Amino acid sequence: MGHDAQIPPDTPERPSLEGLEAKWSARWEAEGTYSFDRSAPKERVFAIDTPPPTVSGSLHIGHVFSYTHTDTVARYRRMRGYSVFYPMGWDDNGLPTERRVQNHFGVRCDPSLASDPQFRPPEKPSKDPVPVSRPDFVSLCHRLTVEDEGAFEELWRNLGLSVDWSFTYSTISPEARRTSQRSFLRLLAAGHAYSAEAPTLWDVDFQTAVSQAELEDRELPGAYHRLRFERIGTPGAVEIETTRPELLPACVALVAHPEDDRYRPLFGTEVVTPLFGLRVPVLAHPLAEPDKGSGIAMICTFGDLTDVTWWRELRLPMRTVVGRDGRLLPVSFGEEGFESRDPELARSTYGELEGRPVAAARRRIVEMLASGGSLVGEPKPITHPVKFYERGERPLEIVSSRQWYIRTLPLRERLLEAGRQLRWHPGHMVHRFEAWVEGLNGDWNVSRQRFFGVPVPLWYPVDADGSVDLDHPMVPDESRLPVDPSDDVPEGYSQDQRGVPGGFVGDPDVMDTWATSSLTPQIAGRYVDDPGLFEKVFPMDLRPQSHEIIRTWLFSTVARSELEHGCLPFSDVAISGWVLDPDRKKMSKSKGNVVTPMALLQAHGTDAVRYWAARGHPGVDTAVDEAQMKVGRRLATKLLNASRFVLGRLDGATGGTEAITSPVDIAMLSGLGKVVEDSTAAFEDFDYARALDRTEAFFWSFCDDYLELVKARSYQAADHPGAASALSALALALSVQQRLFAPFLPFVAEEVWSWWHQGSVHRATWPATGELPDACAEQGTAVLDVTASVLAAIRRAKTQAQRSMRAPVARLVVVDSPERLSLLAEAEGDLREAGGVVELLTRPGAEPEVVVELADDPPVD
RNA sequence: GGGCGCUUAGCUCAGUUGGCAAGAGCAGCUGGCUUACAACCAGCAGGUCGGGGGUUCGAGUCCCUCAGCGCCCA
Repeated sequence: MGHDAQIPPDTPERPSLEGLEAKWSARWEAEGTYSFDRSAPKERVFAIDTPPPTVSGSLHIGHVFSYTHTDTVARYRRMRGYSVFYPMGWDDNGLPTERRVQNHFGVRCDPSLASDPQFRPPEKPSKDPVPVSRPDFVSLCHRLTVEDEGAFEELWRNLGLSVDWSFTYSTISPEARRTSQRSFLRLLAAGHAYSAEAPTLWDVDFQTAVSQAELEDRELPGAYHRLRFERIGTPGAVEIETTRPELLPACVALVAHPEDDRYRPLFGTEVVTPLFGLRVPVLAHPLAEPDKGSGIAMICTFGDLTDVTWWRELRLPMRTVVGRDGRLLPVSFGEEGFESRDPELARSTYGELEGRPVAAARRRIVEMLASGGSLVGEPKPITHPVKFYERGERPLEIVSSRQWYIRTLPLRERLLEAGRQLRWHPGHMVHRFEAWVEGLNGDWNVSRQRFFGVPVPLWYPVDADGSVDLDHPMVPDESRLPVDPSDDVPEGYSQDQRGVPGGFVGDPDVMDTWATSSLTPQIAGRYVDDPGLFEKVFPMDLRPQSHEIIRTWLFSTVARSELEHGCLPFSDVAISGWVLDPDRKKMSKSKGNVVTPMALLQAHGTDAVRYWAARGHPGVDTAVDEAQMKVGRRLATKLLNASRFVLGRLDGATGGTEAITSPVDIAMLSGLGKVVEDSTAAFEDFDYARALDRTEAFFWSFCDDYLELVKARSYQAADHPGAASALSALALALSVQQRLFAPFLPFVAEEVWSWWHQGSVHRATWPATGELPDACAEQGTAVLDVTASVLAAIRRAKTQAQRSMRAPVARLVVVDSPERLSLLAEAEGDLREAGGVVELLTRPGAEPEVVVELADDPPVD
């Protein structure tokens, strides 16, 4: 690669870790050390689909952890000669940003308002949010994301991530909007996207639809209420149990299991809902659970997802009572759809409920049921899982609404196959993907009734009678993208036709955040704007991400790539674990145990924090551990000092591998060769932690044993063959180890490399066993193993005698097998020097033994 | 309810296809200023590898089972 050129060593007197971050960050930026070379042939490109962090979220140590993992791999690949495409992205589109803007400025978006050119946000956010128009709100979102992105970039630069900052993207940028809208329009044209009026998961606070992927179950207290339904045409009653009695006015049927003998005679008959007097049928469906409650349930439109299934499969009518704000809607009992046997009672009862939030309506209706005698016994308290939007605060409702969908359900088999073709690190994470795909129960709802996002790029004609024709959307030409249908006008129309009969209306919705971030390979690779670049980087090589977004980001990226390109978007997925707080608890804002990274980076140094992060194996949750950071800092210091020592011994050029003749030197390099092989294999498998472990273990024994053994020899005259061998071996071993550490400790590795090389260590060639003397392979490490064990015995004796390591050994007797003694003989000179051995006796024997006789104490003066 | 993972020294963790009389670092204890490093070095001590059963000449490593913890899905 031509970046390894050696120069005469120049080591500082007192090397230090202080200031290395600032010094080298600036140098790397100035010299374009990490710039992506797009002229490289495709097969030499290594492309990373970097996770764009949510910039409105907080910076926390988890970012440092997982991004360090990716960075070590990126650095390794670069040293292997790949042109590494490592962009950074910001996920700034979507609800989290809206929320942050609302709180930060004290505003709320009111899309009915017109834009105010004089608008300025309040100086200080007040308790009552100021309503602002959609354009003004969106512009505040843009303004704040720019600030937030600056803070993130600052952190990443402090971390020494080797990204090429010239490829930074954001998910709300014009380029991202163009990419996202073009992809949507192409899916629409191909029939993979459609709109439909259907039951929709709805967050009543955010007033938007959400998708299955954004759901989570939360355990909540509730109660089974046993309600009595009178039968029609025959005396008697049926008792059902429900946790949502307030939905009684929305009841459309009762349902029991077809095999349930208790209810089989009732199938096909009718019952009457208490209080409201609605006639509803008793039906059979296998999803009814005989063991649950009384074994017969009421079906409402809609209490939960099972209601939706029943409603669809049993072709039931819709009785909507819950509105999009989570309150009970006005309903006229006695009229069509709500025919009642007792309209007076129904109306007066419902009058008590109308306008109330569901929770309040529930309390009220229970009172009325009890006094009306329809509540059997007392409600039985239970705890049960309730569906929430993952960012929401109240249980989701299911409302009927018109939404845009991407057809993912028919893709199930292809996605499962894609999951099998992906290489997962660690492998067992594939199960999460499969469980998710197998559990899909509907197409992907991609429209959101929000403001800061990529607009759905469509308009609809308005008929002469003023009604909107949703079935014939008008699409923009791709050359116009990105468009905002609430500002822009469809082709052939003028602005004054907006909203008038014979004119048009824009689709008011934006797309789901994931509908855009599922296109990160296309956005980062500039699919739309720079097809030549995209051709070079796509499909990408690595998708690093955390496990909680397998069902969202990973799933959706694979699905979009399958639909758009018919291939995998990347070949390998590396799943990082979570960072736990120092007590091994999951970090969360609500617990207040979130650790922020800046203070740790400043206290311990970047290399030290990276060391801690890199020790976390792929997919394994890891606790914040400052003790490990201190170890990392010591390691960095050690590398500084060992480098200074070795380079201080070299004056002028060292010999090549042919000068390395001493068996001790060859044995050391043989061990290093094994480390190079292991470390390389580990990195090829994305196991950076194993690579670090091997390198670090070798380095400490290199310092403690090998350096001590050859120290004296290295001080001999340079033309002495023993000295020449030692110096050449030291130089080679140092070079290899500095490069092995470079992905983990980029700052100190660069510093020590710069003392004797032109060019960056991060552009140097990754070490290979071919650099080592040929003799390494056949000789092995045995000479050094035996010698180091005898040296350890000498040290033990000195320590036990409480003597200095310099204390001379008057006589050393080594009893061992003839084979081992002959290995020891190869290193005798080094051993004598390192141990201060005056007389060395060896004797073959079956029981190995080392006898150390120390010289007398020096006279005390 | 189904699935996945974890459980190895006081703490944090390595132990890749079964061969180990079980390793590292930290913390602890005892020593040592040794011309790279006292921001250092040397040494010591510490574990019936979660419990039980099985396969095998041999199991931390494979199989079964139980328990605890965590996560995913329903």
